[in-house]
Order: sequence, then C-alpha cells, then structure tokens
Amino acid sequence: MELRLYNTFSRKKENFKPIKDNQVGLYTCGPTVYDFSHIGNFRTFIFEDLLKRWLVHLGYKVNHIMNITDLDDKTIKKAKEEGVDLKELTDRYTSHFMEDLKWLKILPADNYPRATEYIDRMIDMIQTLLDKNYAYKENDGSVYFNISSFKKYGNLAKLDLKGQKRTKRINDDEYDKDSPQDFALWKGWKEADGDNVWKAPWGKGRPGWHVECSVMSIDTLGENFDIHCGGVDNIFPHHENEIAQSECSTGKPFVNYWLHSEFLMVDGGKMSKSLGNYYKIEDLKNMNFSAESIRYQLLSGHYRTKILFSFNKKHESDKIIRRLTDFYLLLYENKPIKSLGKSLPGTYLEFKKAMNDDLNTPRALGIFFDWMKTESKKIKDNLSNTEEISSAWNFLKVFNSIFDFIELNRQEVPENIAAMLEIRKEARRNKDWAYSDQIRESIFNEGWLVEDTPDGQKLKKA
RNA sequence: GGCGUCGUACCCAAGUGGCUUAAGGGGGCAGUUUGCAAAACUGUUAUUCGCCGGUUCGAAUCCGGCCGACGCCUCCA
Repeated sequence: MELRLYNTFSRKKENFKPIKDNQVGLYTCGPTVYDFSHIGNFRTFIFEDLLKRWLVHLGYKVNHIMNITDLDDKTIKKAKEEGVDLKELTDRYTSHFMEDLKWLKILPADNYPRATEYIDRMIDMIQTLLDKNYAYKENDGSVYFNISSFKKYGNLAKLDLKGQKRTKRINDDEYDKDSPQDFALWKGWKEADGDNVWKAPWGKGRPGWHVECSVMSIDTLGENFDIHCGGVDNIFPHHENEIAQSECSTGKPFVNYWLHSEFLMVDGGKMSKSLGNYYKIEDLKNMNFSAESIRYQLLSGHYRTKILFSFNKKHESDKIIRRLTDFYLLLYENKPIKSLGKSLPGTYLEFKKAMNDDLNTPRALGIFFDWMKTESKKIKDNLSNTEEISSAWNFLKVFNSIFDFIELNRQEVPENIAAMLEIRKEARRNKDWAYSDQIRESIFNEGWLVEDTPDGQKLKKA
C-alpha cells in the first residue's frame, strides 16, 4: 500500500520513492505578485498543501519551497502603470498573498525565495549555458536558449515542436531569435524596463521568467530533487523550459516527479485574470464563504480533474463543514481517553489506501463520511465504549490534519447575541412561542442560527 | 493543423473487466423527533453509466466509429 503519484513526465502513476529515505524536497511554483491571486490559483496551492500534509502524515520530513516571482513582464508593467517602485508593488501583493494563504489554512512553506534575490545565480546559470553552447546572444543584449541543442526538449509536454502550428503569439513575437520557439534566458534592457536593470557579462537587462525557477529550486533543494508541482498550464512552456535549462547547465536529471493540478473552471471556461472571470479571496469572504467551505469545494474533486467553481455549491460545502464540526464536538463532549494511544479504526486503512492512490480525495471523503455516519449514531445511542471513541477521535484528528475542514475557532458569541439568547430562554420558559420565534429571527438576521436541543439553546454561525 | 483530458442520477462525484442490478455528498419526497423550527435519525430518489457497433462466459470499465465539452501548442495555477 505504497504512495502512488501520477507523474506528468511518464503520464503514469508511479510508486513514490524519495531520493533520501524519509525526506522529500518539494518545490511548488508560487505566485507572480503583480495582483491578488484568485481562487483558481489557490486551487493549486491547496492541492500542494494537501500533498505536503499527506507526505508529512506518512512520516516524511518535507522541505517545501515556494518561490515568489517578483520580477517579470507583468510586475514591471503593473508597477509602471501605478507609478510605484517594483519593490513597493511586489511587497504589497506578497503580503496580500501571505494573508490569503493563512486565511485558507494553507501551511506555510519552509522558504519563500524571491527572484530578485537570486539574480547573480541566474547570471551564473546563463553564463554556463552560453559556455556550453546551449544558449546564444542577440544584438539587443538578450540571451536565448537554443531548444534544438537539447534533444529531450518537449518530453514533458509531449510536444513535437516541428509539427506545430505557428500561433498568433509566435507570429507576434517581437524578439529577434534564431528560432521562434527559442525562449529568453535574459531579456536585454528596453525602455519599458525603466530602472529594473541588472548588469551581466554580455550586457544589461533582466532574467527571463523560466530561469528564475530553475535557479531557485536548485539553490534550495539541489540539482536533483523529488517533486515539482504547479498548475497544468505550467507544463508548457514553463516546466519544459526549466528542465532544459537545469539539465543542460548541471548535466544531471532535474526533477523526479512532476505533479500538476487541473484548472478551476467557471461557467464558460477556465478562470483567468485575462478573461476577468475570477474570484479573489476577498470576493469570497464577501459572499460569506468560510475558509473550510472553500477548502471542501476545492478538495472534493480529484486534483487532476477540472472542477467547476460555483456559488451554487456553497450550501453543500457549508453543510458538510457543519456536520464535521458537529461530529468533532460530539466526540469532544464524550471525552475520549487520549492516553489510550494511537489506535485507529479499521476504516482508516481504507482511507489511507484511497489517499495513497494518487491522493484520491473524493474516495477518501466518501469512506470517511460513511464511517462518520455509523460512528456518530453509535455514540448517540450509547453503543460505543471509550476505547472506540478514543480511536474515533484519533481518526478524526488524522483526517483533520489532512483536510483541515473543522471550524475549531467558532467565534465568540457577541454580547448582544448572548443577551438576546437570555431573553429568548426566558420567553421559552414562559412558553411565549411567538416572542421566542421573533428573537430567533432577529438572531438569524445577525448571522447566527439558534437550535433548540434537549440541553437548551445552541448557537451556530449561519 | 498537432497533442491531450473528459462525458456516471436533479446537481457534485468515486468506481476503469466479475466483490457493483454503480460509493459518498447536496437537493427532493415520506416518516421519527420538536411548541414550531433547526439539527439528527430512518426510508426513498440510476436495472443504468453520451450514442452506435465489437471483443468477452461476463463491460460503466477493453477496442473501433460517431457526437459533445474542455485544455495546451512561448501571459497564465
């Protein structure tokens, strides 16, 4: 029952074997900080978070690196539009990004290298590629990678570039290159770059986007490391180019497992900034989404299938989160004996099997919910002994360490709501149902749900 | 034009040759409970897996054709 992961490179599920026993080097392509990230971007980050949490659960020590692209065409363009320094712009969106990660309960990476901090090393890599004749200079000071010099070019994306159609983008390419599909390692200075310029032996300019990730990943994880993740749109050209640069400069295989998550869709197609059909985290907060509810929506579909993000599913995810949290409280109230150790119910093995099968979250969730239903009933009917409750508690803890769906921090009840509850309690004692219902309505309008249980009133976030 | 993914109930979504006359969730309907609700619980909601044909003792699962959706082919998670 080993962990199997779908490797984009082989297009197959492969048994996962790290380079060093019990350690995993994980590189995940981070955001370009020229604007807020949208929920489509976060689908990928939540998938990567899930992968990391599962690896940790299996006992691996994970070294997780997520880069911050703070230097590229888009960041420069945006800073210029706003009339601010590049650093001011990228610092601003980096901090927004960090806040969003935290709000979504995505565990922090071990390191967030920024492109601007690695320019010397990028220059070194480009120089190496020039020395080895994998790259060439052009008159404007740019340096390009000659894709015909690397015969494995196209192996990741499974593209045969010779048979490709010349797309509009290639025809519109304004750079002077030997072959239109060669990509820039270094972009010679242009007026639009302003003072975002660095000096290299072959001329002034700035690094191309692809070389940034090659350098940062090699520098932080080594020339050959375990896992590199990103969205499917990064397969080509970004990751293809990374492989070319990295393997040609080091002479070693670059990454052992390439994992890519599919797109998040909205009606009409993929969510993207250029189409304008996207939601920022702030938009979702305004729609009253909780982080847990969003996590459920993004994880209840397998990471390699397209999922449709829709407000219509909010009810479904909200309800699941409530059921899970109720189950958590039920177990908590039944005082599991933690000292009984780490025993887990048999269902855990099925759950583990599903997760080990390329992180099959839909199946794993089905297994868990099925178990939760019967377990919950047993406890309510007092048919469960402390040992069983204890192992149920352990399983729930494991489950939550992977999915983080439970709302542990149910907010403090505001004073005015607490006061209304007291009045309602009195009204109920007097069997003044009309008044009682009226208060319930008022409390609901304040965003809280009152439930009358045998133990009295219970309050939940609506 | 090249490459690739997908099509399972009202919706989301597993299952990829027999354990399945198809998990799980949401919604609907009926019931238990409740002052009424809510929550919870019980029952019910696909003899069928886009369509057509083939292979097989046996197919949602394999093969072929067709239809449809989506993605990539140097902005993109």
